[in-house]
Amino acid sequence: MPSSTVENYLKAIYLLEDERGGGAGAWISMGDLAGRMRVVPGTATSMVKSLHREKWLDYRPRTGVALTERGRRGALKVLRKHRILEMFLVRVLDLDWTEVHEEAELLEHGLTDKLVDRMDAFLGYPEVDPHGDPIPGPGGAIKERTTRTLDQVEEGQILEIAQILKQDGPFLDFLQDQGLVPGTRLVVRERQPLADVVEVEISPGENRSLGGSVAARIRVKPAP
Amino acid sequence: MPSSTVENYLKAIYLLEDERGGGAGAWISMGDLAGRMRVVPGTATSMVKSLHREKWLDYRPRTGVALTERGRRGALKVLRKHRILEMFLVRVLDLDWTEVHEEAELLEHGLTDKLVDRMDAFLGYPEVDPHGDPIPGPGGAIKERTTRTLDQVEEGQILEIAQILKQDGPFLDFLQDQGLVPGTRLVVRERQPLADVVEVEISPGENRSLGGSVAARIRVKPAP
DNA sequence: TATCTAATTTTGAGGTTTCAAAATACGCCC
DNA sequence: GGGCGTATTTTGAAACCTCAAAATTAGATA
Repeated sequence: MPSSTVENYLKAIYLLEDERGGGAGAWISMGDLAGRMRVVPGTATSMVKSLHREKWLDYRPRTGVALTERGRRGALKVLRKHRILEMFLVRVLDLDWTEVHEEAELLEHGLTDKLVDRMDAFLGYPEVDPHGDPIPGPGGAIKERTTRTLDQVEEGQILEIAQILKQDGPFLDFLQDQGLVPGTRLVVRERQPLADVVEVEISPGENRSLGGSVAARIRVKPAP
Repeated sequence: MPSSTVENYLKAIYLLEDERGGGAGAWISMGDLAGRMRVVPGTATSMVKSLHREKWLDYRPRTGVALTERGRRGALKVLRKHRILEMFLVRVLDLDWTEVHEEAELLEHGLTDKLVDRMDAFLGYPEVDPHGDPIPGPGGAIKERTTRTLDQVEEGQILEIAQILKQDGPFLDFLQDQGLVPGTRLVVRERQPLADVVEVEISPGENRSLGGSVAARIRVKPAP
């Protein structure tokens, strides 16, 4: 049984790999891992060595790490717990979608497999959590993404926000305040690559300007 | 913020004091504490010293420990989380009352105050958990017991099971199997102090014989 | 090629929680 | 009061996770 620290490292590495586009050759650097885990680099190195010993990941000194199949399964198990918890907190206890990430972070390590499965059934087997993140199945199966980030779509199409790729509370509060939440319909009105700005219309006459770094954290799909 | 280990020690000491009748002069011995925490005695001693340093408890070498007011508050906070979780798991996720203790044990340390309060409201502010244990209020207030243990009531009265003073899975399964669960009506038919046996009738003609140690773990109140 | 820089690894250390086993103290019995 | 048995405490060690700071390495620069 991995400790919660181990679970958190696996999760962090999985998500970093995922953000990198997931290609198999994507080694995660110690610096990035340490940054994500909020520890000093030396801590990441020594922790990674121990994770390597237990075969959670491959480790190439001075290059980085990549999860093994075992590590991937471990990460997906935690992610499943995390995302089902988020869904549960929003749907059952009526928490705001902007605040559930932190609560789920605390609870996920104490949740047994049996209990997640119950919650999953109770919720009717949702496919995504309140941020639009896909929920892995009991065996770790996870849906491939078909969405694109808001900085990569052409102008004119009618789109719907599918996923927010960031769990930062204040950032999510800001988005909610701007009316940019999962499910929101929008049209890209103007892209200004040189200014690194995208302008979207969320209702007739209501426009929002977003910088590239923000647009890259919003995934959209064609509106149904 | 106390670690989960600290929380578990506080809880164990509180419950041991409670079982002792709660008199202020009831010092808990290292042996009993170590037994309850399933650690060797030396571990209890060194842990207790550190809890003493942080003012969770009073410690008299070779005598034992007693919670300070601060320690008591800490213990009641955990107990509140534990018992509300149990209630929630039974009522919302339909787990069996005999199996929720272990799950709550794992989840309680990650539950924030905010979330317990939400769950409490969602449940309609229950006074007792599925085992009949009283649920401390947000400020730590806890109802005094008015019930008696089954080995101490006179024959003849119509009673109702109010509380089971043990969280052991197999034991609870046994009780459930015997039809002895919180809420069950019964009448004490015969007490045989010398044989250390109590005989109760749970429905016309349906009797159960219980040894003193088991009867002492079942609290009853007059049936309404 | 020599040097500089930035990232990484190593080293030494500390906090928390645990164990095994040796040392010590307490209360009881004679 | 001396000795005995049991409970408790002490000691030394280990696992896990972390930091600070020094040493090393790879790669870029000159």
